[in-house]
Amino acid sequence: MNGKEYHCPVELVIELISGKWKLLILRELMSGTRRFSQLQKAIPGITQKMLTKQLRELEEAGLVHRKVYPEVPPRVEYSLTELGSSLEEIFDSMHRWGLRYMEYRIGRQAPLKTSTDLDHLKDRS
Amino acid sequence: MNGKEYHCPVELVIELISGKWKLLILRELMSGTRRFSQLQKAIPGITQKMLTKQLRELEEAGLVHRKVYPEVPPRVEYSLTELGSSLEEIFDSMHRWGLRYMEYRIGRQAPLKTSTDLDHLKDRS
DNA sequence: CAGGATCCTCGGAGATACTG
DNA sequence: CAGTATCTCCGAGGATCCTG
Repeated sequence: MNGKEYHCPVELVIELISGKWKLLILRELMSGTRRFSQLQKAIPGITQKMLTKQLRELEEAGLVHRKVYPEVPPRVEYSLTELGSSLEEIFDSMHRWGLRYMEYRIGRQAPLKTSTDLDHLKDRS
Repeated sequence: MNGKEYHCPVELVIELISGKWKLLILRELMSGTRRFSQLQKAIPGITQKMLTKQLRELEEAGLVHRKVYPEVPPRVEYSLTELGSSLEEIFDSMHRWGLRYMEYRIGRQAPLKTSTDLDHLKDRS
């Protein structure tokens, strides 16, 4: 994310959001502010290390805001920045395309295993 | 690309286009049909192996069409399928977002190294 | 010309243990 | 609770050589 040279804005966008868990994290945060532990529960399979790392990258990218409450025990809340929220537009367009793609391919041959459990990304207006 | 389970269409789209060279290949093909060697020249730094591999994946994904001419010496032409062409819509939306993102960040602090030499992705039509 | 076949490197990502 | 700190593994990607 640092010191790299991007060929074009499209490549930049892909780098920003294509970490293995980033989409899931962003999706979760699009529903509202979440604590670290809430994210961990909401995203089965992710490790603490990975959640931390991906969140740091999203924060550095300016997509996610991190608020630390100086308490004991510690409390940290994550939320989307304006920039982060503005990604929905892209996600919508990708979501629409992806659905058309799946239909198209299923109509032919490709046995795409899909579980569209995250479809409500667009089912909310 | 095979045997994987996708959480949602958005993730699927990202997997389809996030190979290291896929964007560059797709961009090149959006300008028209290209031979293997033409692609290689148009994309500095890519190796034969990588070009072959990424093309095969794009072909398997149904985004790129591969036409072999039974001649000597061999000639193979690559072009976008309908599905491949339909990606432009997404690219446009990503391109717009990426530009806004860059402006926004440059206005603050982040020293993003960018060379928008591929900006004509949207400067067409 | 358009690849195929091999070997190798390097970093993303998992597992596990520890801490303010 | 919300993280670091290590160790390890695996596979994308690179380099190189070979061929119908």
